[in-house]
Amino acid sequence: MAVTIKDVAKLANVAPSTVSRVIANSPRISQKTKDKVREAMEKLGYHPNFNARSLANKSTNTIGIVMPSSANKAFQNPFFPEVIRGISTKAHQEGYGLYLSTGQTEDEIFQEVVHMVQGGRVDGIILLYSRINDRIMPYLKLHDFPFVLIGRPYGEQEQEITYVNNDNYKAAKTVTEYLILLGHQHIAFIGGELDFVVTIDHKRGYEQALQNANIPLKDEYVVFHQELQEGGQDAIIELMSLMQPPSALVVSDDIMTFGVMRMLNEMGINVPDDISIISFNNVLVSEMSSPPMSTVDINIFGLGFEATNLVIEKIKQPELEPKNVIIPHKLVKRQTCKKVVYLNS
Amino acid sequence: MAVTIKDVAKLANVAPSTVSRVIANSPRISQKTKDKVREAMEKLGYHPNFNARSLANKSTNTIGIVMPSSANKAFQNPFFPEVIRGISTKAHQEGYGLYLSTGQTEDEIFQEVVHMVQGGRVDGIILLYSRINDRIMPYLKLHDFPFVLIGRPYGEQEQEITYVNNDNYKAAKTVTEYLILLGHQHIAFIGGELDFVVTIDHKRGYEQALQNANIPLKDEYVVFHQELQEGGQDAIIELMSLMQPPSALVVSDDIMTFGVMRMLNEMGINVPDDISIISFNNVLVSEMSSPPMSTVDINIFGLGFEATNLVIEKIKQPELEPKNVIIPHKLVKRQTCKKVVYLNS
DNA sequence: CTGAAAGCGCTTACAG
DNA sequence: CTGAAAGCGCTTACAG
Repeated sequence: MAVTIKDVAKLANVAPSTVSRVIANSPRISQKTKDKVREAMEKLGYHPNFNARSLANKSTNTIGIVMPSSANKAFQNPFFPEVIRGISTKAHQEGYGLYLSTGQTEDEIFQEVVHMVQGGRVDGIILLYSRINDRIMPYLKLHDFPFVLIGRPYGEQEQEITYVNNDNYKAAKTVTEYLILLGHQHIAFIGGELDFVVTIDHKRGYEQALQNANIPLKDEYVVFHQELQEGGQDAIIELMSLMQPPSALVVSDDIMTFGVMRMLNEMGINVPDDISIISFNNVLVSEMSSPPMSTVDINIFGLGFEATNLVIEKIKQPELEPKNVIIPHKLVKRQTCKKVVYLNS
Repeated sequence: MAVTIKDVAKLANVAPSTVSRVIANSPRISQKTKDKVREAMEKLGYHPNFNARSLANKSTNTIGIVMPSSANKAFQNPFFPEVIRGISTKAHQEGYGLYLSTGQTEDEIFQEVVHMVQGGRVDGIILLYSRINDRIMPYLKLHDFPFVLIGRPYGEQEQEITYVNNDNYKAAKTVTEYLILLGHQHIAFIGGELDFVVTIDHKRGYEQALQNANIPLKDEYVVFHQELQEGGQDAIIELMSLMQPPSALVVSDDIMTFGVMRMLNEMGINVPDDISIISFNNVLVSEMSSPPMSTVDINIFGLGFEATNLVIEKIKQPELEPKNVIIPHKLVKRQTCKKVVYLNS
């Protein structure tokens, strides 16, 4: 029913193999034949069958995107659409299609990855997150399958894996130092889920800055919650209930910060007069908080774009050594940070 | 290199066709043989090749998602991740995969659709938007390809197309009536881009409500901008510059409303004391505006979920008559609407 | 209940 | 520069 290479061949009076070569624009075919074949293709409205090509070629020209759980609330974090926007842009430039994971649980997602890899459904994979004790990365390594991680791999394997990341440690250290320079002594850290590597890196940076400034670390100033508004709300309730509530916050994620600020507002605590906040990601809506939040722009689009660049490279040249790319971040100062004034100073 | 059906057949001492039948769990195969074959599959770590299956089956078990332009700024509207979350959930339940369009321009997207359809890359398509004079829908109809539209088809063809939509006309009418009941006489409408059908429906509902209340329509009270913060900002500047600025706004999209509110804030105009606002969509961050915005919840997740349900139905039973599903909306009252008090009343 | 064979629509050495 | 043939890894009438 659908028109195939054979139909074209018949009409153009050549062999099917010749049509195939014309499609591939082989230099070994004469211009005259090419013209003739192309005309026939045009006339019949021929379009190559993707599955047949993939089967013969053993390649699909598509990239699999693995999300923590697209059906989960976490997908609502604007980080994901933005990183996909970056991936999409580069993929489209290079003629690659995008296949999306849909699993909800860790196990379902793992099974999907197996399907993608062993079923030959995609040529390469981009992992949109990095968590500790993840089964997927070891699996992909074992099968020598081209993949790129967005984030930092956890553990000793760091050099063996191609990844794109920000210097989250340094970013967290810098913003904490910034708060210290503003005079803050009681700085708390609100992290995302603790099994995300980015959370760990933020925490380390935060702690290092305090240590360097000889500010004692306090366990109760370090809390972890889900990267959602609810998480932020829970976190700030916890912190403001302390005997000595913090005067400044480092928050791992902008959406959490929304939750934090909302709750603070309900409590009648003013930002930045009573408490300073600095956050991470600079998602599109960040500047819409009131007051607009200061946050670290991690160039989410760039993370996706560069990751795609790297998988495609890896797909085309599997022997390539692993590469690590660090996307620069920058502090976007808005209106949630203020110099602290101690009344008794 | 990869283990195939033949390897399994050899190990299990059966014919490849038998292995194939075991995979399909055909009732015509004895339990004993099934066990034997499954054991062999297990032992070899067999995994069916997706492309070979698709080629033989002429079906891919994947759904194509067509976005206005994933690489465009518009994708940053939280509507899209949320609708994809709905699609993803249902697709996963039914064992379908997701393939994403990546084109930027209308032309590129059209070409991608042709690839998906003629290349046999997907079994069905979900269109995430409905605009007038769209080439894609006629193309899909022409090829009798299973697809579902999220939104309302424009023009006479309404009955011939399967779609999922809200009653946007009614919703807009209701919220306008609500503002009228609050005493507002100067109500403006900020719509999205005018070639989106939803914009047209909103506008009609808005106008109808005014007419019913004998409030004269004013052209200068109806403006259209892109569904982004910038659009909202431009719109409100336009409206507040009028001789008689509005005392209430109906805004097509929450993200625009963020832009509107931000600009209003800069102008020192208070919401809701000086101006009331009611918006559409209720995306996740909507309640994070200050004050939290009143908006119409259109159940974005449900739109995606139901659309997926319908495409899969259509894929399985192509002869099915077109269906239209209306997802109920509901007004979420928060704090951007207030009864107007005319000083000279 | 199972097997041999043809076919899905391409690609690509191999010959010429 | 072009063709005939085998092959990619499945599925599915057709026989038995």
